[in-house]
Amino acid sequence: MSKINIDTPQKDEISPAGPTGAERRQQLILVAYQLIAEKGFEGLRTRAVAERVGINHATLHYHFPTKEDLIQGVVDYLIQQFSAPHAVLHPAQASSLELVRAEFSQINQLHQVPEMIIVLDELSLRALRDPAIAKLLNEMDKGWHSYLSELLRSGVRQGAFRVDLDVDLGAMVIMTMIKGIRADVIGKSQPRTERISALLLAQLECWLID
Amino acid sequence: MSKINIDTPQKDEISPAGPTGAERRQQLILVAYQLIAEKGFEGLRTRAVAERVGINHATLHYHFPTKEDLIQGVVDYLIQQFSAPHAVLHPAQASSLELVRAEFSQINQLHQVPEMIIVLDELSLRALRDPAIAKLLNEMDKGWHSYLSELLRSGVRQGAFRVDLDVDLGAMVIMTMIKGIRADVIGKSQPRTERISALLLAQLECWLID
Amino acid sequence: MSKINIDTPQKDEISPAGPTGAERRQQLILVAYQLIAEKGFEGLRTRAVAERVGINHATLHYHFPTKEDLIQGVVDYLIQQFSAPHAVLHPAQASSLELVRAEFSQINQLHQVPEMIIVLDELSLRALRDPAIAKLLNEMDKGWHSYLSELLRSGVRQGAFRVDLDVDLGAMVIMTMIKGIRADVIGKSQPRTERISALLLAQLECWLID
Amino acid sequence: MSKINIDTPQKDEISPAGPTGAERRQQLILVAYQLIAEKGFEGLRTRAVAERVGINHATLHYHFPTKEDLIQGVVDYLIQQFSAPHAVLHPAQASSLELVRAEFSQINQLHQVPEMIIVLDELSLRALRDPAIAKLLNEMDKGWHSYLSELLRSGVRQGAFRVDLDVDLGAMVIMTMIKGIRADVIGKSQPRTERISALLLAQLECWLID
DNA sequence: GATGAATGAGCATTCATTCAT
DNA sequence: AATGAATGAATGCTCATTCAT
Repeated sequence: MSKINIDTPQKDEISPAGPTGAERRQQLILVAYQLIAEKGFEGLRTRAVAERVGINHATLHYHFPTKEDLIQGVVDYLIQQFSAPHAVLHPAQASSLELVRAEFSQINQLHQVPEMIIVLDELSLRALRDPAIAKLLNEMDKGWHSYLSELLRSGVRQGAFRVDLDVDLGAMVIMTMIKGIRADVIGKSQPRTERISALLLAQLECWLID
Repeated sequence: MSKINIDTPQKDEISPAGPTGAERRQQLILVAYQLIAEKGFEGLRTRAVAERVGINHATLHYHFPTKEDLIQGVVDYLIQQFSAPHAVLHPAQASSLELVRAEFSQINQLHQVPEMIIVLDELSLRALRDPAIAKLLNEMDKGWHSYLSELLRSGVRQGAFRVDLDVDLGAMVIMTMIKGIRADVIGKSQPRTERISALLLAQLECWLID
Repeated sequence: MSKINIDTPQKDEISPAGPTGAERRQQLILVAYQLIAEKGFEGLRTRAVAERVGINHATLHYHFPTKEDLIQGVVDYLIQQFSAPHAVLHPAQASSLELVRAEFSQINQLHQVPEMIIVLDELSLRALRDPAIAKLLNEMDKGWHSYLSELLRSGVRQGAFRVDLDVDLGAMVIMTMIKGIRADVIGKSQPRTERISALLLAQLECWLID
Repeated sequence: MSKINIDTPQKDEISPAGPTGAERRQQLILVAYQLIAEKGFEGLRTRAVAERVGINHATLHYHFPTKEDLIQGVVDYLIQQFSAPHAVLHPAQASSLELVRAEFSQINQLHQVPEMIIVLDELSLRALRDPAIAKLLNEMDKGWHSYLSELLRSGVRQGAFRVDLDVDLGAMVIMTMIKGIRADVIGKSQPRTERISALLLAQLECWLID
């Protein structure tokens, strides 16, 4: 008890009454995120979000003036989630080939937490009608492509891949493969996914190397 | 009483006299299909469907008692659309390899009419919450898988593919590849799609043959 | 087959295709009557009437231009039903006291066919808002009152009842008693109704005689 | 901070500031009650209730999620109204005979406010199709019967009524009489009702005493 | 920050009625 | 007489948003 807690709940000790504004916002975003995964954008209700968080639905509009604002928060959160993995393994700490393989193995994690794919799919459809979301998803894809092509380029420099490798095309193919696998993750068994994933990776490596 | 031809088609040319019941139903399904592609299930309004067809929205409920019934009509239509291509080229009329390549080339057609992919994506998300749709999509996938594995098996018999080919895995990989390509068709240039498509096909053929 | 049928279906032989207009009208009235008893005026649907009769709902409007017309037919039918019993026993054929007792015993028949009471109750409530129905029900009550007061008057003449009997009041009291019993017929046991009925009749006779 | 009285009642007199939630609920129930009396359940519209109260019809659904909930409120209110009179005169404060007579005299009050009977009649018809309402009305009748039979029993003990009185049958007969009178209250003159009522009461008393 | 009450625009659905055939 | 198709006016209900407290 005497030990001072340096965690984020520090503020909670000053005002134990409730979470701070930023925390409440994050709480609402997380619940909205889950609800979108459960019911889709079609079934997302601001009232349901507020209720699950335990506040009045009018209060939600204090934190997020409009439903769109809340959705924007979810989008930001999702993009951050998708960008995170690439920050874990730095090119310096692993070989290019290992990093390519890591791309494919990430999908196995999605088997446990499929919400991410579901919400991303929902978002992809939204992007067709909402240019703002289209732009964000495009940037996300561009970032991913940059990362991958840089990875391949570095692999070429290291001699891991063949010298005449088209890194741009390679990055695109990797992305296409993973998107294809993602499209078949939900509702299917993990071994099945891994078999397909392994075969695609094998074909890719074959093409990367010679 | 005299031998005058009073067939209905004759009338149709002179005075349209309104479509038949089945025609109106098809009309409504097509408009609903387009509207889903435009606005998503989220934005599908029976009033909008009726308006675009040019009838009172109450009349729509004469043909389709509930919105779900209309959606079911759209689902049936879509499934029929997706099943049609495989009926065109029969295994007897083309080599196994050509048929595999045909699978990939079909995607280029989707560039012109992307509605099919959009509605299919919408449906895939719906399937997460609607078991009836999930079942239909699953059956569609199963049919596709059967067709492909049979194709590969026949190719093995013909000596086009290597003898120890895992036709089940092969079919799954083809499907995953195409799903991946599909996921990137909308909003992207056709040449880009073709480059990726060609590369994946090349890798696949490499694996199929030796 | 050679024997000519002189029954009402005579017409049916000429046009065996279906019932005559009057028959169809009567058919529709009977079904509407049953449906009102089942679902109330609130739940009466012209479509349901037509469907149960086995014709298209548009055809119903050929026989009864509006729903109100159909209801009017039901009202007429009900009034006729309620007026019928009094025509069976003629004053000449039975003593006044027997005829009074007959009034009470009619209720037992309603236990078997409670539709009549239900529809009458529905109609009574309708009468509050529909002057036309109010007028008809009023006339029905007036006819009943006339019949009863004439009955009592005749009983006084015959020496069956006391000379200073207020026949007008007597008729009203009989009607009130029977309406009270009617109000408790539905859903209750017949013996229970008979006990109450017998007691009220006994009290009435006591008052009629001395 | 100074000792200024800022109680809400003060404000209510100056600026009504809108009714409390419970008040608004009661307001809606009363208006619905009146509207049912005017137009019947058949003609009850949530929009009309809201409009007469002076609120948006969506607000009505804030207080009563469904129309059924509102109707339930009306039913509760009506039952409470019908149960109230018996709580006024306690057996200890009046003789048994006076209490029996009080039952009959209550009807005269209904002449001024016939809504109660109308809504009760509407409810009785609803009870035929709605078991929940049937149950409530049955309980109401049972309570009434209990009260009356206890009343008669007490009268027998006091020597006011004859010793061999069937209190159960007596209670049923009183109820039947009053239901009969009720059935004829609406649209008829009060003197007329009183004449019938007095005669029935006289016959009843005659039976109760010897 | 939070809440109860209110609002307007909209939604799928119902239903009596009409009309050309 | 009968029917399929169509229509307009409702009807109960939903939901994001607003606002005074």
